[in-house]
Amino acid sequence: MTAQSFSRLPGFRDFPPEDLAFRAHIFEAWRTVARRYGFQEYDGPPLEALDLYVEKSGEEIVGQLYAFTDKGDREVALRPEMTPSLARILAERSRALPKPIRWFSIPQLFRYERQQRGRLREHFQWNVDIVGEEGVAADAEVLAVAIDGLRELGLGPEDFRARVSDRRLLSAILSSTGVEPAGMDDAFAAIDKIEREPRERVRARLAGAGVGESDADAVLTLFQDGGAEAAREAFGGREAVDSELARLEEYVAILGAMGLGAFVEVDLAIVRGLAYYTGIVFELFDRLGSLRAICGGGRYDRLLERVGGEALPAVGFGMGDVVLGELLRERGRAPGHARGVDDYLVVIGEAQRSVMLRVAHALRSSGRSVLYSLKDQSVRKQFKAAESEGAARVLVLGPDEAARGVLVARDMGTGLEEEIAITALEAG
RNA sequence: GUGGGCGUAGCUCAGCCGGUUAGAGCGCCUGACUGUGGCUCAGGAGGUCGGGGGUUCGAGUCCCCUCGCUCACCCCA
Repeated sequence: MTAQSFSRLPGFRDFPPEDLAFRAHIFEAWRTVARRYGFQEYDGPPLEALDLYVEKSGEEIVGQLYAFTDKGDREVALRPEMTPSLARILAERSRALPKPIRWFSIPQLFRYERQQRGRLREHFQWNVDIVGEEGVAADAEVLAVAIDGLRELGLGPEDFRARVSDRRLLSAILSSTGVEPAGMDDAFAAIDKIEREPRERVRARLAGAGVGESDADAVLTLFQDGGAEAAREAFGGREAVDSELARLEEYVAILGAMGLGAFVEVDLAIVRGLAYYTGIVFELFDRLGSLRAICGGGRYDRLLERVGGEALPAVGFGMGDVVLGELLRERGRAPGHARGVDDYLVVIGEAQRSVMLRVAHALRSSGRSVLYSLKDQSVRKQFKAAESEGAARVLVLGPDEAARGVLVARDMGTGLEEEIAITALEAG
């Protein structure tokens, strides 16, 4: 049991160099795209007051918090998502910031739940938010960032798609069928389950939420394969529905104008589990549908004021590294781990070591990565080490070379050798 | 939280009906080989067979418990 007690905690990952390189590759794409869209990076503490999440994130998240009481008797939780922290941070300083605020972050998030494919107890999530702009152009901008993040990693419309909807449109449709505001959450929950539960069961749930008998079938059909046109056919002309529909269509049109139309489809069954969403919501899925959602987001116009800040509209998304990593590996988009140094210095005879160290340090000072054997080894051994370290070039310093003030430089790719003056190397 | 499958070397795995000292390939280390890497050859290290208990003359193998991994459910960052 001794050895076991030092193993990794379930649901947590180690990142040996190859895995860290893969993670860094993903982060780099995320940062590149976020900056391309003019977003600034921020971060916050991994531990927050428990209250920040209770009743603001939704039941599911609160039930799976990594929460405990700290030594100062504070109820705290490891952050399960970034948006509440963002809201808290902005509550303190948003008034002084020019709007709209474009911020992004790559926090490590935690949830206490049983792990399975694509779900661990810890993951890194790219969060991108626009705060202070209520227009649909901001919603489109945010989804464009998410799509471009995946494109930057080599994925195209054949690999993934964005399913978009709008809670305001859902509300308009549902209230036109008799659902009262009090029953709206139940109705959303029923629609959220439409792909996973039998039709009759969903129908019963909808009826329980207040959907009138005459509309039940139309609602079910619409949400099972419903796009914008189907919604207009079934519920167009009803007050409020038309204007909500027009906004969603404008949203899709903006993305089309950006050239991203191939990625986007309206799917009214997308609801999102989090309690704070108020408008357009979206999720990104792999085309084969074998993986979980890669990314989810939407508009949350009430959250900032609910944590005591300025009443600012906001829209954003979160994209986790776990499912995305699986998709990239599945599609052969994971880069090979290229290790290697620029130079490996070989000495023939320890008498040459001090000169070699001087050269090595000069090369390192000039920015090159340099390795050499830390102990006396045969030339063969040193070459083998150079090989396994992935050195691009080997510099050989033996008694002959030292006497003449030169080094033999061997290109490890071509095997070609030439002499270089030590003074030339030291000059950089 | 519920149910199924799987745990043998760092990795991938073999191990017959329960039978002597648990194996292979790859990787790692050493040597052949202190003036040149990839190849070859020889040798070596590395295992409480996930852990505990039980049955048995005898358990990697059978039984029970437990831990871990994994898939599905619940749910979904």
